[in-house]
Amino acid sequence: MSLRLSGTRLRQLFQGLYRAHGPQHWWPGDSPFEIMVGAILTQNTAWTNVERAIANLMAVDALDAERLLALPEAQLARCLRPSGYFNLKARRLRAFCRWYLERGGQRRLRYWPTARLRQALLAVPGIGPETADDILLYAFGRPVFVIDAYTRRLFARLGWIQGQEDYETLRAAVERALGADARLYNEYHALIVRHAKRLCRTRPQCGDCPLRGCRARDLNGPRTGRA
DNA sequence: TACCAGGAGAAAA
DNA sequence: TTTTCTCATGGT
Repeated sequence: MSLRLSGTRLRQLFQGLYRAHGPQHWWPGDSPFEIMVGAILTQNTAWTNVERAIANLMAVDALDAERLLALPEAQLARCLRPSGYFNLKARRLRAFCRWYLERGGQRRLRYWPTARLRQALLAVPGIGPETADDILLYAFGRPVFVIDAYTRRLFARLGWIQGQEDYETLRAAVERALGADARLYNEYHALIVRHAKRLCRTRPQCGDCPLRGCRARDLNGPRTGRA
């Protein structure tokens, strides 16, 4: 089945989500570095657990690349415990901080072209395509559309994709259909997550789902493909 | 008790 | 190349 991701369909969906949920003001975080940390910590983890881990980092004044890297790995892991996979995420965060500092942090990286920055992020151990795109979009303001599990399920339920397509195929198709628009991508991804987490959990029957044919209650069902 | 959450990477088939 | 397994806490 070919992809049915036209600009018209995608924009209609966005408008429906925006009418239902309003502006989301994403990403939750006070600085680009906090956004990057959150993007790594939220891998396969509920955001409420990530918030606890970030609060622990704040409590030891480690929400900064140099100070975070200065923490012993065992102490860092203890801070990250609420977010799950804490040993793994401690290693990933440290690897990311080393990469970030070696390249001059936000001060220098902000001038890197998007393609180069994306390729470099993907070379950091523990940063896959979704995490890299979260960072590019929300910490660097680059026009990169994030394909997460919710997005994949929603598009599959709408019959626009099968759900098994690889990440790059979907990202390229959405970006081609919508055109490069970081503000739109920012709000779009946030609205999809909001829709899946709030509407579908609090109203499992989804009787008033604003999206025609969405069957959004299924958004929290089994995964339809690799995220 | 069992399942799931804003993934990624290594190991096995 | 594709599929399966591992990492782990907290909420429902």
